[in-house]
Parts: sequence; structure tokens; C-alpha cells
Amino acid sequence: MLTQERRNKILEIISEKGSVAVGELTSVLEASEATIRRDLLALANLGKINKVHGGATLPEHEFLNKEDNINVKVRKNLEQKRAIASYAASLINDDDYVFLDAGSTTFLMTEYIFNTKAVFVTNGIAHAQVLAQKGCRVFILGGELKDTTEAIIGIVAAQNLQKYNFSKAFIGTNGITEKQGFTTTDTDEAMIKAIAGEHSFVSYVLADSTKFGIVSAVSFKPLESSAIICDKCDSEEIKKKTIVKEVL
Amino acid sequence: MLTQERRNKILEIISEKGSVAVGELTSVLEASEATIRRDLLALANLGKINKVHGGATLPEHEFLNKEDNINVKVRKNLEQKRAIASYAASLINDDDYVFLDAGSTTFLMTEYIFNTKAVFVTNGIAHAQVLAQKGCRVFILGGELKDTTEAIIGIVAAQNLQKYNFSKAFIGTNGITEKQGFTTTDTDEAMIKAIAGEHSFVSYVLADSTKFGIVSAVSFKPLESSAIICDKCDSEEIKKKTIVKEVL
DNA sequence: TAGCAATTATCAATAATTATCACTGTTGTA
DNA sequence: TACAACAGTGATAATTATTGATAATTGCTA
Repeated sequence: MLTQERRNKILEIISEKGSVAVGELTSVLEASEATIRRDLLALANLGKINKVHGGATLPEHEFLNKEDNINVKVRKNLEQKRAIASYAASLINDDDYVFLDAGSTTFLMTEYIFNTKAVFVTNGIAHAQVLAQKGCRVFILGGELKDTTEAIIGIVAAQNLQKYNFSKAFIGTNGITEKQGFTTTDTDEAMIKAIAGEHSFVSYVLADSTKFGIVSAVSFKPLESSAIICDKCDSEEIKKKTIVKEVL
Repeated sequence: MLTQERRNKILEIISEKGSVAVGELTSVLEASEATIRRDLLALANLGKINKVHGGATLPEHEFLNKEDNINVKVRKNLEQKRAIASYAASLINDDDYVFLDAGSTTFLMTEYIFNTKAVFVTNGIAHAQVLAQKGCRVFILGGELKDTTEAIIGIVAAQNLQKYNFSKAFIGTNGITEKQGFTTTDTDEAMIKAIAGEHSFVSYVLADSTKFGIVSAVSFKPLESSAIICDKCDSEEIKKKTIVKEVL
């Protein structure tokens, strides 16, 4: 039997039964233990199986759950972000219809939201999960889940978003400058942020101080269209153009 | 029996019964007390169980995240579900536009889906995350995330679903009988399942053999409208009425 | 507190794994 | 053809992991 053939059979057997012992494979495939072991090693290195003492099992996908992913980003400038998130969360009232953007700072807001009757719409999966767990009414924006499994973006999401009208929108950003306004890395993301802003009575952009002076690829909003919630803002020009709330 | 296999069975037993005694496990799994104790210790260290004097219980997680939740359900009738899921996944071709229902058996399908060009729409968050991680194109159905943070259901989800037309839909069920057809516990869920079926060229209902003869609160589909993929089906009447694929 | 069951700690036996080495058959080259 | 280089295989011995049994300790219940 060809090596490849044998390895395919091993995969097949593991798929069907979920796990298999080395001894079982030697007798079914009529190969020596050494050969089977070598096969298992090769398959395990390719990530196709999970090698365990005595045999092999299906690989358990590490589901990175969303929070782990996000937590990495959250750690940067944590203190500032906490202050920003906490203040932003305090703006939410029971009668609000809130858009909550995907992203790490807005995610921190979910820690400061309790017992509210407000209704949330979000394109962040982690955001939705946490809020739902806290008993909030949460709607997830429909649309495409891109390779990063954190945010729902794209055309379909944009269309869905058009249907909503929010009283408040909380939006993240990558950069803020006087000229280019609010910018982000990706057109799909920008589209969502722009539409959310347009469809909200008030919109707040959350930004720690490192975001000022940075220009990312795509502008999604002119400066004057949103209030900014930040830890501190050194630019008098920006302060002249729009409302800036400094929380530190 | 593989160590891992034995530990999975322990988890299965605990999630079904809520707790278990050491002595019970030694006789069911035919292992010595020492081995069982070592297993319990290992599982407790992973936080999968709560070790108590005399045995073990379900851990009181404050938050079980989605995957844990689903994994508990997945463990029941695992072997049958695997066979069902594996067969169902094999039906997906590159040119398919697939609806994947939320639920534990359909979730297992994601383990058997590789390198496909098929496009998926799902109302299960975990399902979407895993498929996206595998590089599939995945759309999440927009709508309300109910207290269980696992599935997107409700009116908005139903409306969104209306827009799609699938080539294949894979749907879970709580019960199957000749008279009431396919039934589930909740009207919101039933609505999604019904619409998905109507908007798909072919629909498959996935059910392990324990579902036959069970009637849940809400019918979402007559028997003859779907093919059934199951481990085995003893009812000749059901087989007369619709296509039944027995995978074991 | 006594009595009993359950737990932990330890050790020997067993099973599985790894690391080598020798054998086979294939390929390319002189 | 003869030969070397090589990949794949099987066998063996040394190492390591897992297991079951036992004794010592701990925790429960009356």
C-alpha cells in the first residue's frame, strides 16, 4: 500500500470514530508499529490529527475565542482605554438605541454596562456575547465574518446597518487628524463606521491619545461630525472643530 | 481504551448526569480507581469538572463561553453525531450556497469541512467562527442574540434569512415523528428553521436516533419536506414518507 | 471521637514511545 | 551492469508514560 494511501485511511478512520489506537491501525492497515507511528507523526505535524499517548484523536481546533484575541489589543494603553470606556458607557440611558462598533476600546465598554434597558446593535461578536450574557437586548449585524473572526463587515453588513436608526453610536478609530478626520485601515470597516455615524442621532468616536496625528488608509468621517472621547487631546485645532471630551 | 477517550467519556457522563461517583466510573469504564482519580484530577486542573469528595460534578463556571456550552451538548451520542456530521459535510460541494443551522450536530459538521469554496450562511456564532478560521466564506445572519449566546434568532433574523436562497440547508431538530414532523422547543428557533428550509433547494435534517418519537413544542417542517440524515431509523413509516439516510 | 470511606503518595509492572540500525526496493549515474 | 544515494520499512533496545496495587493519610458521619 502506498504511504499516502495509508495515511488517508488513517485520517478517514479517525474522522469516523473520533480517535484510534496504534494497535488498531497496525492490524487494520497491516503495517508495522514503526510505520504507523511515523504516519501519525507526519499527520500530526501537518495538524491533521492530534497525537496522544496510545494513538491519535481528531485535532481540537483551538478556538481562540474572541475575547482572547481582543484582550491582546486591549492591553495597550489599558488605563486610558478604561477611563474612556467607562465614561462612554455612562452616557448610555435606558431609552437609548445604541450602535456599538467592533474593536478593543468599545469592547471595554461592555465591562461598564449594567442593568440597562437600552437596546444594542453591534458588529463585534465578542461585544454581543458579553452584552447578551449580561441580559441586555443585543442584535448582531448580519454580514460577512472575515478572516479575523472578530468583526462582521462588508456589503451585506452595510446594507443591514442602513435599516437602523440609533440614538447613540460608539465608534472606534485608528487615527485622527484635523485634515483627514477619522481614518481606519480598511474600506470595509470604514463603510460600517461611516454608515453607523450617519444613522445615529449622536456619534462618539473613542480614541486614546496615541491616535491623534495618525492617518490610516481610509477616512470614514470628517472631524466635525462626531464628538471625541479621549484621555487627552493636545491639538487646539481639533478642539475648535468638534467637541472633545477629555476623561483624564 | 485511550486515555483521552476515557476522559471524554467521563465528561460526557458528568454533563448528562450533573455529577458522578468514582466507583461508578471504575465500573463503567473498567479502569482502576487510581486511574479514574488521575483522570478526574487532570480534568479538574483543566477546569472541565469540579472535583468533590467521592467523585466530581459539573463546574460552576460563571461564564461558560459558547464553545463550552456547545461542547456539553455535543458529547451526548457523540459517536452517532460524528458519523452524521461527517456524512453531512461530505455532501457540500464547491459550488454550494449552504445554510448551516445553529446547534450541536451541525456544529460538529464544521470539523469535517475543509478547503471548500462553498459559501456558508449560519445563525450559529461558534459555527461561523470555526468556519471563518478555516478560511471559508461565512455570513452571519443578523438578528437578536438571545440569552443563550449561541444562536441568532427572532424576527430580524427571519427577515434577513428571507433574502437568501440556498442550494443546501443543514438543519437540526429536537424531535421527529410521523405525525408532527420535525419539532423544536421554541417558536423563534422554529421560524428560522422553517424559513431556511423553504429557501433551500434541498434541505437535510440531522438527527441522532434518540430524536425519533419525540415531539417538541413547535413543528417547523412536515416530514416529507426534508431528507433525514441519522445514525439509524427504526420507523418504516417515516422511511416511506421521506428519504432517510442511515450512516451507521 | 471512633469508624469507615475516600484520598493521596508511592512503587512495581506493564504498555507505549523514541532512537537506532539493518534491510528492501527505487532512482540516477558512470 | 554496477554502484551509490535515498526513501520507506521493520525490528530491537532504551527510555518514558500510564496503570493498578498497596499503605499511609485525610475527610466525612454518626
